[in-house]
Amino acid sequence: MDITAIIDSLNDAQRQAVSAPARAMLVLAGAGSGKTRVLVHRIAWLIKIEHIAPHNILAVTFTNKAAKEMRGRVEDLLNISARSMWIGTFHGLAHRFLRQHNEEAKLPSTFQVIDSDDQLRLIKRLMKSMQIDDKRWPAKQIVWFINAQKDEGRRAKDIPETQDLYLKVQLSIYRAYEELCARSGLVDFAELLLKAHETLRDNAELLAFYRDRFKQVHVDEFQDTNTIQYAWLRLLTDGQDNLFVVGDDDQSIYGWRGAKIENMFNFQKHYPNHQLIRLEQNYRSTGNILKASNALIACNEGRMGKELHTDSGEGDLISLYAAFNEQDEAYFVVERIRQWVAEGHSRADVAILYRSNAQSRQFEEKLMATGTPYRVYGGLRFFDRLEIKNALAYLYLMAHKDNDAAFERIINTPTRGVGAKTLETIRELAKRDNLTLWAAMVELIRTEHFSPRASNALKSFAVLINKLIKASEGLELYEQVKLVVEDSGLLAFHKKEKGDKGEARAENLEELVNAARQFEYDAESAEGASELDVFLAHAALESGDAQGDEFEDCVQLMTLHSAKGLEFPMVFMVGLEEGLFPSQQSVDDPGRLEEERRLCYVGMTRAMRLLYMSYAESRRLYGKENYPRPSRFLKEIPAEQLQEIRVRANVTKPVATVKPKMGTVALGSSGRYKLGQRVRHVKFGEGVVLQVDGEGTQERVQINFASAGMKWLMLSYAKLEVL
DNA sequence: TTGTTCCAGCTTTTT
DNA sequence: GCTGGAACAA
Repeated sequence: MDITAIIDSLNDAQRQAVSAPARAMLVLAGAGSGKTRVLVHRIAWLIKIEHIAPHNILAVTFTNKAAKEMRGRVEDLLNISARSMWIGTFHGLAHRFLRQHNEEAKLPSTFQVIDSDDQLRLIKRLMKSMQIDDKRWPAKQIVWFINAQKDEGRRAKDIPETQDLYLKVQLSIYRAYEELCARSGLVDFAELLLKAHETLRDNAELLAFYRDRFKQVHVDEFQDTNTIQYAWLRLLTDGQDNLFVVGDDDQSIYGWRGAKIENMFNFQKHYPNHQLIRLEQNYRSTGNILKASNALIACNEGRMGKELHTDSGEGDLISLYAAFNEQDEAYFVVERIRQWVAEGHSRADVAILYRSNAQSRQFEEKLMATGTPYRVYGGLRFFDRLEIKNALAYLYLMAHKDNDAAFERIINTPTRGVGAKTLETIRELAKRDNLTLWAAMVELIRTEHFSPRASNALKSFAVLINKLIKASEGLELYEQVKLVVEDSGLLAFHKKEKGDKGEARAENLEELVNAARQFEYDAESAEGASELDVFLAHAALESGDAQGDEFEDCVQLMTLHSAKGLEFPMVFMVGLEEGLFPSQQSVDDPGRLEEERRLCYVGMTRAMRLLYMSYAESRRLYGKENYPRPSRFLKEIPAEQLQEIRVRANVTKPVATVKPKMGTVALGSSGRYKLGQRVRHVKFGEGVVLQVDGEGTQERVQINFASAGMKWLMLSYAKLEVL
């Protein structure tokens, strides 16, 4: 292969990054500027031009999807197998590393990865046994605390003792949780990273080996790394200047879960020989969309600085729609989509983006009513589903009878007459004699501790598990799964649940058998773990893409967060209202407000050709009617890039006649009454301005009065007092 | 063991 | 105002 295939298709900045002699590199890659492309081509360059062996290359991403895509694209470009290359998520790679070096990491070879759901259950149980009131210390907050500590690289012993009762209790649970996990060989997500870091740090030989092995380390979405992830990267590359990172400070939207945007600044300090390259040419959006996005993000302070530009034309203006209420907003959006589809476009090219999941319902209802296929992203993933977790728990327990979490999950699922009392007795004995729950149960059966009824229930459970173990010997993985699903009674149990729910669950169980059949066991990278174990770890680490009709032409609904990295010809950003977006919890904190602004920037830059933004003048939220002001972000977009769309609203039945108007955000001509303005009327009392219409003496306002309800008033007659 | 009722909580999400 | 979980009664 010659050099041209690798760099010909690139622009100057991209080419510079790909072929740079420098090993420490910070690529500031704007939205739609070909970020993944640079990474893929850089790796290809190293392999083909600099003759670095694939297995000397490490590339880290955040999601399995991104990892898969990168591997695929490298393979396509070079027409080689990239199997020996370490490409994966931080968690996936840490897991692989710990499997391989479980002794150095002081982990049992059978250690198991638990997901956040298991973690929460575990902590709830632990707190109960410690007799800590979960009203005062909600388990969720404890989990949050522990994970936040781990993300910062702190063990319980690293946190100084305090007098603060609140911290004290949290700390004591953290300590107990660490012990429990160590004893039962459980590793949560944050632990994977922390443990991998510690093992590498405290093991000179291991560290030297990997530092030598990875000639070049690449990181995607660098702005999303947290403290421990960056620390791990530094261990591998410090002093060697071989860290190549790609990121965009303007798209950092995960600060709330520990991502440190500062890592981008720290990188510049820690790798003084680095080269900085900006990718500012955008290949996605039209000029107007970019101008608007640039102006919006410019309102943030402390940016690394970057301005996107494009060669494609100006394109359409951004359309702004002021909806009467959330119903009207949904109606407008769905009507627009129908027009779009009627013009022969595809539904899959349209995305509706919202700030919070709860907003999806309005749109779903309207889409459903018009028979428009749609797909909602987010929500429960395949391996997170209750019935799937139940089935997996059977498999866990069969393979590892000491797995207490699995035991608890299925001891009475399907119900077999083991009540809370019985379980409590088992727990007590287990705790007293330091036994696993399984062993405690066996002991209690043996000593005939229980009433015949409870005893029989337990016996039938023990027999079932043992029978399943026997029967699954020598079977293929998918046959084992099939056996468990059917013979555990789970399938029958879920099938008889009423409604569609039961049916869906039964289907999912069958799908699990399918997933097992399609699962590819790679004995080489399994580091000695059995196929079942690898499958179970896979289920924890890779929650499975949201299921759905991938092949049907569907409108896409998702949160702004999950839209990152995607692009659509037509985008609707909805609910641009103060208190919703930016969210109420963010408005008082400048840092968090900036993150909201970045989120808005992410949303806008998803749009290729058409961008619609909308807000509702009235919105029902938590059962109360709200009259929010339009989002401040709308005011930060230059008026020249906006066109307002007003549907002549007849409250009962909006008719879609469009009257574009340049550069205004729904203000009356006098400018005296803003939407959401509180006013007082002599007769009707207090109310809120919802709409302003007409000009001069004809100017009238629609007001929602607290006591008198909705009224249209002529301004020249009504005596209104601005509050 | 199951069904009912009451009550808090209510951004964003990956692994 | 809706939902999920926990507490309680049958």
